[in-house]
Amino acid sequence: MSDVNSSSRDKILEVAEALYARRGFAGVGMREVADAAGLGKSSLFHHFRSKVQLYLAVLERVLGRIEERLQPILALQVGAAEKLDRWIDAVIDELAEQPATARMLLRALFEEEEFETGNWPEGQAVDRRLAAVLEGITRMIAIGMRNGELRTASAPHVVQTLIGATIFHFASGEIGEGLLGGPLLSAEAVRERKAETKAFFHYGLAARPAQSGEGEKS
Amino acid sequence: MSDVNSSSRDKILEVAEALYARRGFAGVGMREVADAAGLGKSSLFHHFRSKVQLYLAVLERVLGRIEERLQPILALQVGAAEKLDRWIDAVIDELAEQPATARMLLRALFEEEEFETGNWPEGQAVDRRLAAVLEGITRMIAIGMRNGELRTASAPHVVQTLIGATIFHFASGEIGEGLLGGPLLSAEAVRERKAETKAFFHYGLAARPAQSGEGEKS
DNA sequence: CTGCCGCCCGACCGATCGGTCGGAGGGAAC
DNA sequence: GTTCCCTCCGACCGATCGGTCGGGCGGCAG
Repeated sequence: MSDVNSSSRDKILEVAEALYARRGFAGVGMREVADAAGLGKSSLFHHFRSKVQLYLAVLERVLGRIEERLQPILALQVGAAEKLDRWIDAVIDELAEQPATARMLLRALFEEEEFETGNWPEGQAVDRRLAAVLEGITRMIAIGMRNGELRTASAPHVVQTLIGATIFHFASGEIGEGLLGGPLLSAEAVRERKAETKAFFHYGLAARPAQSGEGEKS
Repeated sequence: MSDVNSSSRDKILEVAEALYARRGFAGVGMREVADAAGLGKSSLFHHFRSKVQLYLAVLERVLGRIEERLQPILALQVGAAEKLDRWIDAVIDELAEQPATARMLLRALFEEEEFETGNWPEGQAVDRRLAAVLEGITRMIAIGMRNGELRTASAPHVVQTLIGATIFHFASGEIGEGLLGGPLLSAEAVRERKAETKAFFHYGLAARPAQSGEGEKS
């Protein structure tokens, strides 16, 4: 524990992130992680007390990177629409630079694992970071709606749509590439996704003069 | 095999769908499925040759229900915007009525399983159904753009956003409920999600007078 | 030098994994 | 009755699972 930069520990987190992203917690064994990290299986348990703890550590690292991207944007002294644009750019940059991030985030957002996050200290940290990010974005959008900069809608619903538009796209892998007819992560594809997403939310949330509601029925 | 309505087979598919939706292919054992279906483990292998085949059968059933909802809508003699609205209603109805569907679909769309779908006949059927649904929606949107009914954008990117807005929302489970501050599947919440989604795509894709293009290339 | 400590490993543990096998039970055909 | 087939099951298989244990190795303090 004397060496904070323990390179083995980082290596484990790195390869585990890639593996868990692809096949999930249950789909990846400790032996597979150890082999990918160039270590014996026993060595993993020297750095992480259990498989659950390793998985949660990976998840926390992913969420930490997202949180670091979000905080400076929320602190900017600009309008909500501008913040939203910058946030879309920032999160897409992160998802494109770290290809495992999107799938890990998606798993964290929808999967029901066989363990309870609340029972582990690392799990509570994960929950806290996730809540912080979601609340930050929701508040940012809600403020933009309240002061008339954005069309009035349900902020949580917009956040759900935003998550889908960003995270799911970069998690969709082969299916997404089949749909687009090309790679997801090329510089051009990333640029295009940013533009499409920003344009869509721009139009979808643009403030409008009061009008009779259009196209709403069950 | 003489009984097409084999109730045991349906029961297995039903409970397996719920279990796989929650914890994925690797996270659910055959014993757990058997117990939930009220059968011995050996009996599962009488109805399905292997675990992979069972999983693919579940997936195909889910995709089949979606495809059945989509086809009559594509055949309607109405505009693309109207078709899009009806499709949003239909798919959200399906996701709300069958709570396991969203998560199974999401898994099919982003997960890399430890088997290759191409090696099993059922896997090829899954791939075919998935491709049919995606192509149907993409074409519907592309046509609406080509004839000026919808704003010009990248149809595949819109489809990705549409998937995120519908499937992810109903797959998000506890996180989504925390964000909304209430249940995801109540009649009121479902109605609200339909309205929000339709409004968002309405505004996001509304045809506009020619203008200096924003976020369109290639 | 000796002793300690962080890091790593091979061998091993009980449990569970997917899957097989031989046979029990029961309804329909004869 | 007998035979056949469909459905189901308990017992069993080798492999792999997460996790433990004791010890080897190398650097650093005394």
